Parts: sequence; C-alpha cells; structure tokens
Amino acid sequence: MNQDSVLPPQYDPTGLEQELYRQWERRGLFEPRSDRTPPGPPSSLTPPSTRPYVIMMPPPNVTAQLHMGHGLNLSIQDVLVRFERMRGRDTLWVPGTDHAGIATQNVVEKMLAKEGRTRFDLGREEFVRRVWQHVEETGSAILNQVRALGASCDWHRAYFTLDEDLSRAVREVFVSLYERSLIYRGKYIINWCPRCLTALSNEEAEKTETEGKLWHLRYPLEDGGRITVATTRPETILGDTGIAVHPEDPRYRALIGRHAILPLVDRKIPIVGDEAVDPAFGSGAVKVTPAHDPTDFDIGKRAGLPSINVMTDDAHMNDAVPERFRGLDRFVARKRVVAEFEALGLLEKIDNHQHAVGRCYRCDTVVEPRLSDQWFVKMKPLAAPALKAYQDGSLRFIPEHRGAEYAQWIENIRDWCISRQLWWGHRIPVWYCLAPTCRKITASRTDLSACPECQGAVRQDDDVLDTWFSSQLVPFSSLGWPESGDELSRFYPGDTLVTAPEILFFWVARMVMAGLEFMNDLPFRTVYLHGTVRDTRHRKMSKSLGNGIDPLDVVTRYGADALRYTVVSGLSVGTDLILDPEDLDASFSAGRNFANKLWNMGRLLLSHVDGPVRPLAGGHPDVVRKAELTLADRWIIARCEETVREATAAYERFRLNDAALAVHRFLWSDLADWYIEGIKPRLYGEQPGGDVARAVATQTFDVALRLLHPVMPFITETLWRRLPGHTEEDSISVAAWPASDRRATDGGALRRFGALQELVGAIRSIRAEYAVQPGHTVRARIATPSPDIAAVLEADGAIVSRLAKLSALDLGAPEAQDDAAHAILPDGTAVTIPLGDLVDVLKECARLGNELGRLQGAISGQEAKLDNPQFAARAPAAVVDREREKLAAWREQAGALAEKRRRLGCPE
RNA sequence: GGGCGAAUAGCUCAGCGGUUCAGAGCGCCUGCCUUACACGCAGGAUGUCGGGGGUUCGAAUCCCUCUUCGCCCACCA
Repeated sequence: MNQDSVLPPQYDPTGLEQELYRQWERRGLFEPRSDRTPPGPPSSLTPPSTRPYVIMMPPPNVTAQLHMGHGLNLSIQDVLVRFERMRGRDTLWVPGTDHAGIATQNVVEKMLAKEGRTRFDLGREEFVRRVWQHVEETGSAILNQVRALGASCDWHRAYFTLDEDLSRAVREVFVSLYERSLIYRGKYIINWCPRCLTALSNEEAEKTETEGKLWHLRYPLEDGGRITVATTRPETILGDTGIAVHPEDPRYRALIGRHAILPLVDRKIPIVGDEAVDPAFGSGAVKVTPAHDPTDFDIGKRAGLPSINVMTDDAHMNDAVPERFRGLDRFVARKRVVAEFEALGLLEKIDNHQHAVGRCYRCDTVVEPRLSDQWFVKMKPLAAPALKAYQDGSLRFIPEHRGAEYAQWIENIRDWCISRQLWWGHRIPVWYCLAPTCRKITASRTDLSACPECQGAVRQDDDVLDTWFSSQLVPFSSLGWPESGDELSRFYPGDTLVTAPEILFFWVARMVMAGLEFMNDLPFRTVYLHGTVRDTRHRKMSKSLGNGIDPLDVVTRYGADALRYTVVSGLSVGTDLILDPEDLDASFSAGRNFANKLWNMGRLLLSHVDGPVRPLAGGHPDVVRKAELTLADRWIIARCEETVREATAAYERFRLNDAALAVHRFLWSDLADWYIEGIKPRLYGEQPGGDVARAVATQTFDVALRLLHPVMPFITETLWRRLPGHTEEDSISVAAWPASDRRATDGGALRRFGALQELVGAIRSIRAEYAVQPGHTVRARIATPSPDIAAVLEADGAIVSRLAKLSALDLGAPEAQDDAAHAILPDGTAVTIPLGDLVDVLKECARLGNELGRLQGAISGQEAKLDNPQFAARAPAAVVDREREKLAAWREQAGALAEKRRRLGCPE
C-alpha cells in the first residue's frame, strides 16, 4: 500500500491538533472513570495508588491571555495527568478561572476611561454588570487557549470563583470563621495602593530594593535644644505625633517625657521610650507617625499617641496638614517639606540610603502604609496544623528546599487583610444595623434585608474579599462543598499541586490551611513548584518588558506538541526555563523536528505493514521464538525495555525532562538510526526475516509512542491509531501504560550490538576521512580478539555491511598492507580497508592536485608582479596593498589545500 | 540583616564519591537531496567541571574559604 498519497513527508499539526482535541472531549476521555482497567504488571518503582488522581489547575485570570508561564504550568500538569490516566488510575483534572478582583476591575475601568467615565459615574450595580458582561465576552477565550495546548481537563467541572456555588462556599467560610472570632474588623496600618484605591495584603505589596535618601532633620525641643530624627518619607512629618528613643539610650534617656515642637506644624509632641527603636540606626531617635507606618502605629499604641492621617485616598495631602501643603501629591509634598526644613536651618544632612519600598503587584505604584478599617483573618490558629503537616512529612514539596520557605512563612505568619475596596468580587457578607440604638453587626450566609436583632434597616459592607479568599477554597468548593456529596468524598483530597513558586504564599499555603480547617485533610500531598520562564538575559518574561512569548503563537507556528516537548525536555526540577523571544526557532524547532521525525518513522513503518502484523503479546515481542530474532531484534527489544523502566521511573519522580529525553533517545538514536536503518534489507525482502523485523519495529514503536504520549499527545495519537491492532476509534490517551517485562532484558545483546555499533562507527570514520561517496561500497577485513564478536559477525555481519556500506566483510587475521586504511577499536578489534576500495580518495587527490597547481602558478605570477620594481614604483599604494592581500589569501588557500591532501594521504 | 540555591562545551542544562563522569540538545565545521524524514543522514572540533585550600587509594561529585549570579523572608525609621 502506498501511504505517500495519504501521508505527506512534512508533518503539519495545523487543524489536526484541534480536531483530535474535539474528539477527545466529545468522547469524554478526560472525565474520571472508576471502572478503568487496573494497571498492568508494575513497570515502576512505586505501584500506582488505587485512589483517584486529582489535580487542581491554578486558576488563570478569567479575562487574561495565556502567557508562557501558563504554557509551562499546563504542560507539566498535563504530562502528569496523562501518565496517571494511562496507568489506569481514575483521574480528574479540574480546570478553572479566577475573577481576579483588582486586575479585572482595572481592565474595565480602563475601558470606561476611554469613554471618559469612571466607575462612580455608573454606580456599583451597573459597574458590576459591565464587568460581568466583559467576563462573558472574553472569559471563554482563555479556556480555549488551555484546550489548544492539549490540556486534558474535565471541562464539565470547570469552575469560576464567582460562580454561585463557589460563592456559597465563600460565605460559609467567612461566616464560620467570623462566628469563631477568627475574622475580625480593625483599624490597622495596611498597604494602600493610591492608584487602585484599595488595600493590599502584605503579599500583594512587593518589596523592591530602591535607592533612596535618608533625611536627618532637627526638631526643636520645647525647652531649648534640638533632637535629630531620620526619615525616608519627610512628608509624613506632618502627621507626627511623637518622637521615640530607646529607653536605655544614654543620649536620650533624660529626654523621655519631655516635648518637642514639630516644625512646619507647630505641634507639641512628646518624646517616648520604646524598645522597638534601634539606637544604632540613624540618629537613634525616631519620629512617630502612627497613621502611616506599621512600627510607628505599634509605638503609638503603646505610648497612647494619637494617629493623624495626612493623606487622601489617592495620596495627596489632606486637610489635616497646614494649608500650604493641602492637595499636594505626596512626592511633591516631600520636596516641599525638605525645602522648608532647609530654609529653617533644620536640615542636618541627607544620606543615600537603600531600602525596601513596597509596590502594588498589579500596577507597580508605591504603596502607602495607611491606617484604615479593614477585615482580617486571624492566621495563627489556622497556621499551626499547616506547619505540622509539613513537619510530619504528610505535605511534601518538590524541590524539597521550597518546604523551608513554606515553613518560614507559616512560622512568621501575620493576620491576613482580606478586605478590598473594590466592587468586583465577593462582597463581604456583613450587614450593619442602621438603627442608632442597635448598631448590630451581623455576618450572614444569606442576604439580609433587616436587622435580625431589631428588624431595623441594614446596610451591607461596601468592601469585597481578596480574590485569594475564594481561590483558597477551590480544592473543595469546586467539588460542591459545603454540600457533602459523592464527588467530594471521591475526589478530595487530591494528589498533586503544580504551580509557580510566586504563589506559594498567595495560594498554596492558604489552600493547605483552608483544607485542614474545613475538610480536616490536606487538599494535596505533593506540591510541585516549577521554575519561571525567563528570556536569554534571565529576566522574567513580562508584558511590561515586552519580552514575552505568546504560547498560542507558538502553537500556531510549531504545534502544541512542539511547545510541550521543548518546555518539558528543557526544564529539570528546580531550574528556570530560558527561552529566546527574539528567536522562537532556537527554542521550538527541536520539538517540531522531533514530531516530524516521528511522523516519518510512522510513514515508513506503515508503508511496510500492508497486511496484518503478526500479533505480539504484552508490550514486547516476546512470543516470537528467540531463535527467530536476530541480534538487532534482541537489542532493540532490550533497549525498549530499558526505556520503559527509565521513562516510567522518571515520570514518577517528576523528572519529566529525563523521561522525555530517554524516549527521544530511544526513538531517534536507537530505533530510527540503528534498528530501522539496519533492517531495511529485511523489510524490502532482500534478506529473510521481514515479518519478524516488521513486528519488532512496529511493536517497539507502539511502546515508545505510549511512553511519549504524555509529552506529545497529538502526534502520538495520530500515529498510534494507524498502527496495527488499533482503529480510529481507539485512543492512546487511555491505552495501557507499557508494562516492564523482565524477559525482554538482554544484557548480552546490548553488549554485542554495542560492539557492532563501534565497528560501524570506525568504518564510517574511515569513509568520511577518505571522502568516499555515499553510494560506493568498500571491502573491510576485520580481525577481532573476541570470539564473541567474531561469532556475532559470522551470524549478523549483514547488518554491519548494510550500515557501513560494505561490499564484503572478511574475517580473519589483519592484512598488513600499506595501501590500506586501518582502525583499531578499544577492544583490539582491527579494521582494514584496502586503499584501492577507497577509490574516491584518488579522484579527490587528483582534483585537489589540479587546483593546487593552478593556485601555485597564480602565486608565483603574483610574486613576480610584486617583485617587479616598475610595479612598485608606479602603482598607487592602495593597489599595492590590495595585490599583497590577494597574494596572502592565495597562499592561505594553497596551504589549506596542501593540508587537505596530506590528510587524505595523497601521493606527492 | 537573616535563610536558601546555583556556578560543568559558544548557549540551555544533565551528571552529585569510583565500572566510558567529562555528557545531551541547540549552535559550529566537513561531506552528502543515499526514495521515511535536508524539520534529514554521516563524520568532526570544543571544556585544567568558577578561584584557592582540605578529606580520600580516588572528587565535577564531600568539607572549608573566596568570587560572581539568582531566589525567599525581614517594620531598622
């Protein structure tokens, strides 16, 4: 059968991948099935668990575009899920999206800004409607992008964090924590983003080292003298309500209890003693601004100092400051304050000072620590079990050292600010009674229209919850919790969480705590934290740097398989993935080329399996009687077995790159380059054993495709379905994982075939050195000290002849002819090829000789020209130089030619 | 300021006490359009395994130190 008409030589995944994905989804192959066939004989170190394999997708922002980090994350997860599914486990991969409060709200606000409107113009209800509309328009895009990568999720269970049932879970958790006093409302210093106009959690306020200044400023004392304080934010001086010194500091001890006069404001402020002050830093005296600094807030609380907020929501100076400062931007005010101090002679000095400045993780604006009313979760009680789970080993991290980070964070955990001054998100389920006599605050699972206490009118809290408050619940809220049901008991707890280290605290740690608190069990046992995608300058890929790679673009140009192969083979545990956004080919052509190689291997094999291939049981052709197998057959079967073990063990240990490379080596180097090349005479009927060769080749190819399927699902599916024994109705995605079979192990075959490979290599080297045309055959004489090898050559010399292109292969004592090329292998095997056979070398010598002769003639002519005094006298300098350069170049060429002739052993 | 990781071919990375551990892919050089594949085939070059010291019969592999890069945490104003 001529397959060429059906299968073009160039593999094109376009369209094919989408079609396959639609089929998979339609056939429900990604849905969990408890009736899956049990795993075959163990091919692994650890037999698969009988529990379902459940994995949770880190929810991308619902309206975002996929970036390469997602490509990496989804590829890894899909490899794991597909591997477990093929091993026969009941698998579930839950996809989902995140409403991403700040980000999504920002997007819609920007759209409004183009219409010249703000969210306040629309009002809350209308604004939220607009956001929903935007989400509905764009939200499915990201899920289709996930599909395009081949991710085998169960779409029936896709969640969105603002869905009704997930929202119910959010309420349940909030109220439950509130009732147990684990949620409280309080006035604290929080990180405020003056651009997004909302509070941020500590994790959302990213600290960046910044080169700043440290201003040393003098405050006059009430009763004479001065005290110097140091600050990085002079504008906050306007809100100072005290000065703190260390109680034991001999320089200042006497001043405690006295007062200073705050310059510019003329406020009388006390000097207090507090342990928090480091006498060694700055001047050893600290200005205290309780409303704008967390440390100062604590000091102020201890000393009973008032708090004066001096800024508006958008970080301009407010009415609490002297009139001339009002309305100024905080950084303008900073300059103004310093200038006035200087004018008053109160500026002592300015030091350069490097310090950490918090910035909004969404818009990079410098956050303003600010006193305000917010909701908090008391974390200590929730954290204790989460720490214990790590310490007793029930929660494990890969790479291991990430666990230490987790533990450190948990140990120093601080209360979580969960309120956000946004409109997009889960509104805090708290109602305030408006009746002045009642004023009751109620947290409720259902909306309230009247105060449960006095039936008076109520008003719901304006704020929404931090997006992560809902995300932390998805391991159980996406399975129907708080309703208890079969889904929940079957799929909770899950197995593995695969995510980027950036959200270890945002998401992972909080899921652990929530799971332990509300489900009384860990949401997963293993946390695999993969690396970050960076460019060749090792910068994180990001939109703002413009160094990103669009995974969909890669899929279009190279195919999802190529993307996945590149990502998986290039990422080892604990390292980052470096890709070049300027040169996609450098990164992704390897994957594309591999897919094309597989395609062509398939084309070749399929063109030879016209009729039914002799069925072979198990993964290995062990039912073929050993006697029928040639050395090459036994070798490839043994290599196949080795690869099954290697790849399986690697997948189990998250060493996905090792797995991918092991299969790659087997398919390309072993199967294609050696085995298939070697058996061609059998396939073409020039030698006996064609049936066996065909069977062995297709069977081992089948095994290798299955091993590769988790990494390259599309090309493997495409080819596998056409292999003998399978139909278009079958799917490799639910085919049995190849079983290891000890009977296929064959150390002797590996060793002996290895010797033949060396032999072939030696002959090929000689051929290359003498520039023998590929079409020409040569005679080789081989003398080996090993009776083993001699026997092999006797029986299987044909394959050496084929691979090294020999016309004859003689065995026996080495021929000591001078006109022959020789090679000696490490084991002492000697190869002799008569020079007469290397006929091309003589032709080449002649050609080189002619060329060299011509060149030498030209050189002597040129030398004569340059030596000619008339030429030297008349020609312009530039021309002389040019002619000299010409001569030098020719001499160099002649040298190269002579060297080439010498290398080929040409006669003089 | 604490804690952690990494430094191996031009690039990205395997190898982490000893039998081919000096490797892979890409890149580079030479020759081939040998009818599965030029997204290919064959051959080839390239590294005192960051510097220094130590442990050992033996170290890229363990220990110390220095240098250089990353990452995490931290209220030093």
